[in-house]
Amino acid sequence: MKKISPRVIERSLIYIRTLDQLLKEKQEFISSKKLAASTGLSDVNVRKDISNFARVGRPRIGYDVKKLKKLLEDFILCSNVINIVLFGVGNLGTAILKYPGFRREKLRIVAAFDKNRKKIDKTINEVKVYPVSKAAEIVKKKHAAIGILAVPAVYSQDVADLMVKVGLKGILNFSPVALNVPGKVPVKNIDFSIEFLSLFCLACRVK
Amino acid sequence: MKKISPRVIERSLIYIRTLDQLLKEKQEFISSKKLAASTGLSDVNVRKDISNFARVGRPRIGYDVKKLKKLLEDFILCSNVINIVLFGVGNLGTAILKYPGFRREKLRIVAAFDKNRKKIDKTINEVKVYPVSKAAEIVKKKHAAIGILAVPAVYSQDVADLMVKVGLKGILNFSPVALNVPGKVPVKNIDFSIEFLSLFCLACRVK
DNA sequence: GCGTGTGAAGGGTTTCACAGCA
DNA sequence: TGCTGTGAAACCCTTCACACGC
Repeated sequence: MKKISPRVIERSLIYIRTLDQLLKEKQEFISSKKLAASTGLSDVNVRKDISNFARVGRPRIGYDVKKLKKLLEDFILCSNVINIVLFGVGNLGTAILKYPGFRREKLRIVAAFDKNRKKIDKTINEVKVYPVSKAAEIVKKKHAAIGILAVPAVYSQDVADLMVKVGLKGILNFSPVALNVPGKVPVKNIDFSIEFLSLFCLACRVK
Repeated sequence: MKKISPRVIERSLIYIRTLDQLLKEKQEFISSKKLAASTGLSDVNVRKDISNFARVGRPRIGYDVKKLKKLLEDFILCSNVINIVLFGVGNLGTAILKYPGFRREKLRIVAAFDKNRKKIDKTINEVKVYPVSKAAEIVKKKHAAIGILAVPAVYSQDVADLMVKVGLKGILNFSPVALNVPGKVPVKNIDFSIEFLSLFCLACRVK
């Protein structure tokens, strides 16, 4: 079996999102060109990506939306449901708990942790907040795979250590700090500050 | 003058962040190896990136933290302050307004817009909320360059159109929808759903 | 020896050009 | 003609290997 690069994975997820949308609009077929346009990529790029998985396009017609979606999902999303836990129920954490964009059938936040006693035992958007000391137990019980790190920067390394220790397999890091974790645990960093700055640099260079 | 690739820009911003931290810790010098470790990159990569701008490292000593920071900032951050406006003061928008990670000296959210009358004229973290109809006026008056899009998905294309129309030069898009905007306006997408899924795929493949 | 700077090599990704098919 | 699929080329980026300076 072919190995698939992270970039192809990320783009495929965007395709899936767009295909979802098309399905809702009852569109049956889509060309690589149109799919490309709705994702900001080139049409050849789209075709190359898809050809990683199979040959399913039909000349003159394009791709069967439903089939293509299933194909991509089968290849990319190994599991049915991804269980997620959240560390840090501050502004950002709360916003994430309430984020409406999750594909509920695939992504489920199953627990949240905070050290502030006032927040513990609260329930936000059906997710219960536990004390951090219960992390090991809950992660195991709920079969959580991924952790969101949304605690203040000073604590983020400590919490990251804990996340690795309790067996989480990936970390989505929202704190503006580079984490030091074992190489086998992938980390995705989202630092709003850096996103803005790099966007601005791009904007400058376009002018 | 050399052209600088987006990746180098993004990494340089991470270097700047780390250098900031080092400055606070009163460290005067740093080697490429240590800088690399704190950012998860290879030391050669760091040296190559820096050599894009100038030759400032000193054998056996490393880089002067203060000088390097200034060098990078001068090359990368063309302007002193980036003025930002926010569209959509929901959970996510509010969390962004309160996000503590911004480098206040560089990034400033100068106004927020919402269509909900209850939110208008409120002030969150010193940022005032205006009705969307005032966007053109305020963007011009406050010299905003970048817009954050944090409205519900159904409105995001409309608001994106508006953002382009009022002259914003870049969009940070938090809605899980691909935006259709002129090529000269760069867009950065942050779709939490896709971040999780791709992280999970990475985590699966590591095992 | 330690650490920077850099040409060359290697690897990966995107684009080009075109074959094939309806 | 319109669209997919794909080898080849071009491009970009990272890593290697090593010269040089302290």
